[in-house]
Amino acid sequence: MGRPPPCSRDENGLKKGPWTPEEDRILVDYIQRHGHGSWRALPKLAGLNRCGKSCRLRWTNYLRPDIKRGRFSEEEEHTIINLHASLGNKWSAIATHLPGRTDNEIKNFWNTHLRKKLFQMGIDPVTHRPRTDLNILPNLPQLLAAANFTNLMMTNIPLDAAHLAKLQSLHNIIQVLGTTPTMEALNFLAGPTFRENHQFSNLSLGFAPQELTQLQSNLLNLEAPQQHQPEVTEYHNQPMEDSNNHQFSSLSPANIPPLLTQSQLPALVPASPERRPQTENKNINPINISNPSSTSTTFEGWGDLMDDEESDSYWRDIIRPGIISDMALLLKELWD
DNA sequence: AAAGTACACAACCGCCAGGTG
DNA sequence: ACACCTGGCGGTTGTGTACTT
Repeated sequence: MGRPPPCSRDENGLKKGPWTPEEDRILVDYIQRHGHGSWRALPKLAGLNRCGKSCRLRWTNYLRPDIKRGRFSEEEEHTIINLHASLGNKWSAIATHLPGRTDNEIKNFWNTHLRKKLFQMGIDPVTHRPRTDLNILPNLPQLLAAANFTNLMMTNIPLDAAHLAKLQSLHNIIQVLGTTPTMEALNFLAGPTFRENHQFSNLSLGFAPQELTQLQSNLLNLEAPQQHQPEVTEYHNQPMEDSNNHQFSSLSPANIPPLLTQSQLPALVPASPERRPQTENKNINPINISNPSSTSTTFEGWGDLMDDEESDSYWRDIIRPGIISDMALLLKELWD
């Protein structure tokens, strides 16, 4: 039997919950005069009806004089994202790079802001790589309609980084379809079995035949070798919260940021000396696109996944617009 | 104006590693 | 070798506030 944790060991009236200004004053007074010494002994010596652990947390996370309060700056934000990419949830390690910020504060900021932000940008907040999962699919019709590849390639449409990340994710999916014997997969996805099993509606993506032709040629252009293959961080490290702050104000074919192939995808965050090794690139793509025989398994797997998912409604929400089937139909036409 | 909901953040919990007797 | 203490860490919960219906 393990020993009960210090704070619950003696429940004889020790106060929990929010600290009062008076308690704060007592704690700060005591530590300024005597130092904290043994945290366990401190509350009794200082005259606080708290456990030592509670006092330590209050001091380190809130009362310490060197704590910087207020909003995180853009620079701090980028630092956290970069460090998280290399260190993971090592909040205390991350905090050492941000003077005046506590691990708790950084952790909260990550959980409430940054994780959500990355997610919405089509970046997996755990792996820091473009999401190739299906969660981006609900936005694809809008994305396709709004971006309308034809226009995207032929005109100057300002795109922000979030759109670019989504486009890259879409491109990743397209590539999975395009680099394998696609017809089997597409037939499966577009076929009546898949549709009926998942109650898909027919939803036109609204491409005219000539647009499809143009789209096909534009997609093929995307496959062409790029002169410049920047680190993806060149986009992600830019300020993103301001949708008017377009990183690529003029997207001519010459300056369209390259959409990387699955096998070429670099780490989202450039490797610093202490960062994760290149070998982790094997994790980039959960789908083994180098193995043609994996195709049908992959797409049948999607169906399985949807059936197996704990939250049925979760997948239904994602699939409701019939996006996969419509994408498959679209891509069938493109690759026919 | 009241009720419900979402969000941000402070605080707590449980576990672990290192130190000590 | 063992039991215990202590501080630290990451995950989770609770609470206050802002916003929406």
